[in-house]
Order: sequence, then C-alpha cells, then structure tokens
Amino acid sequence: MARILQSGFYDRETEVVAQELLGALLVSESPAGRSSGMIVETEAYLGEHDEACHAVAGITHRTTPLYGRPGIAYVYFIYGMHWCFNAVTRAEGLPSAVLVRALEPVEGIALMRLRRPRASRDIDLTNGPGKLSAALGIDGSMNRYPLQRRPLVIREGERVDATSIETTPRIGITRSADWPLRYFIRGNPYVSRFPRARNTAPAPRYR
DNA sequence: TCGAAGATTGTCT
DNA sequence: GACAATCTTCGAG
Repeated sequence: MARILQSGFYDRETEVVAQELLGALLVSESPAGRSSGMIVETEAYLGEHDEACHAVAGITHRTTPLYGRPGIAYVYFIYGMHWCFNAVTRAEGLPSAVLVRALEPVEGIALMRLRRPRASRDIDLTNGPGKLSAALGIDGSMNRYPLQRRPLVIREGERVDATSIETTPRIGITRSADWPLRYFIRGNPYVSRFPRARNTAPAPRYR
C-alpha cells in the first residue's frame, strides 16, 4: 500500500503541493465501504494576499482551518448545496490550501454511483469539486480532519511528469481571476473543464 | 437583522 | 449558453 502523505508534504509552497498532489490517491472510508480516486486537477489558494482565497477575510469562524496545521482538510459549503474539499498547506498561521477539483475513480465506483444517482455517465461521477465530494461522501463533518488517518487519507500515487501538467487560471472566481494557479493532468478525461478551444472563443486572457 | 455574493451543478433552450 | 436551485458566510446598518 502506498505511503500516506505526511504533514511535511503539505508544509511547502502551495503551488508546489498543488502540482505534486496530481496523481495522488484520495481515499475515503465509510460504513458503506471504501471509495477512492486519483487526483487529476487542483487549484492553489495562496493566503490573505490572494483575493480569491477565503483567507482574504482574515480569521473568521469559516476560515480557521486554513490557519491550522498543514495536512488537514478544509471542507466548506457553497451555493447552498455543494461541498468543496481542500487540503491545507504551509505552516500554521499561513492560511493557504489546495482545492481538489477532479478525480479519476479507482475504488468503490458502485458506491459512487449510489451517492451520485444523477450522474448519467461514470465520467460525471468525480469531474468537479462538488461532484467528487458527493461521490466520496465528503461533507462538513470532515472539516479540519487530519488527512493522515481514516476516514479520509491522501496516499502517494503515480509520479506525474512535469511536462504532463497543464497550468491555467482558476475556474469560477472573479477576483485574481487571471492568476495561473490551476493544474491538471494533460489529456485526462476526468478533468472538470478544458481551456476554451472553440472557434468562438476570445483570445486567452492568461499568458 | 438584512442583503448580497459565492472556489457549483444540472436542466432547459 | 443561460439560468435556477439553495443556504452559509460576512459585512453593513
């Protein structure tokens, strides 16, 4: 069984952690069984100076996990219906995290289908932050949980070559929207969205 | 206490 | 591509 990523792994530059989490295995255990997936897409949120990061509000009831130990979970509720899963990075007091945006299912696919009955195709089980949380049974009860023990663990996975990592601006945000802090495995079919490529698309804003 | 915005998803046109 | 669903969070008053 692959090594569990320890606190020291997360206590580094958030951009580095976000890229090195690609290929790692997110494993969730529940009474219903185990489900897991390989991380194929992440975003970095850098701290109080990052306008898109929740920590821009400073220490509040919601953001305290961001200021906590590296390697704990930050799980928050968004748009009235979805949970988003993050891994907290950097030393205590430096509020930054990596949002996991998409997984490639590995174990417990039948259980994921039960948890996401609206997904008509298997590819829709985990190709988005709200989707993967639902598929793995992740919710607010796991906020602040250390990611080194059950029920939620991240294990070392396949090493992803730097040349296979694509970098783009983050998705769905309005502030600091052009910072290139989204990373995904090029060509992986479970990535949530691909860069604009239609002939109607405007020129990319990022460079 | 109130109002607006939000790291999304699914459905409809 | 547009938009509704749904509710927590936080700042303003």
